[in-house]
Amino acid sequence: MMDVQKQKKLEAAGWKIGNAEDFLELDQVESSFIALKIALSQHLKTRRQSLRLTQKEFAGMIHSSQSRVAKMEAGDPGVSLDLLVKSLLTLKTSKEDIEKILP
Amino acid sequence: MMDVQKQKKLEAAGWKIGNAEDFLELDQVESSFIALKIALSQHLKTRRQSLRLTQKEFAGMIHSSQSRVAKMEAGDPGVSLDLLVKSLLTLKTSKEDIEKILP
DNA sequence: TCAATATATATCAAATCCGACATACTCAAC
DNA sequence: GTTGAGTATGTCGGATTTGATATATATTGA
Repeated sequence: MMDVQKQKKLEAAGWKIGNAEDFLELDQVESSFIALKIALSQHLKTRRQSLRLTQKEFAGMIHSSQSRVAKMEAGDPGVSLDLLVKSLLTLKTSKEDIEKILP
Repeated sequence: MMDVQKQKKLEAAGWKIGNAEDFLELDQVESSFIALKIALSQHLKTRRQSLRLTQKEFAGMIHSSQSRVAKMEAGDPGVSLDLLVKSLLTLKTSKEDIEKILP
């Protein structure tokens, strides 16, 4: 395991083999992930408002509650990406829109 | 609530007001969501293989287990979008790649 | 100012997702 | 056909996320 060819593949993908602590990479993944969720939540709020829906009305559309919608839009860490994406799909956010959102 | 202006906004977004059962829309969201997860899981498998990583090795990189990686790649419904996206970020999947993946 | 409406925040039990483990299946290499 | 590495599948207790509820804090319009 971990032969030279594999090392080269991973290095090509941006990994430093053997000399970088992986928790640093984890932090990188974690912060990218948080940035993604924030971007999606901001777009969600903007889109809901442009449709002139209240949080309560939108909550009904996704069979959730007003408080959870508020948490979504606030970027609350206790909200899953699943719920955010399902919400955007419910508001028929287009693939093109999503591509513009990605940080 | 539900004034004419709001109806027009929702209709512009693809919603039929008052005559479509919302569970039909939910099914649409749900199936789109599943399609998205499947697409991501397939890409994850392809990318891991191209890096010549075993499921066990990759599991170590994301501090998870071989069985969970197998479930991710199999499109198991009990795997969250969060875990899938974090996995792709760990493998440094680019924004451009993600845009190509989106169904 | 003052209601009414909208949004934010806190809490909770139930549902879902997690890593871990055990074990079974697949398939090369020998 | 045996062995061993890689992958798939099932289960489980613990952790996280859920919708719901209550309540506090804006925000809006008369």
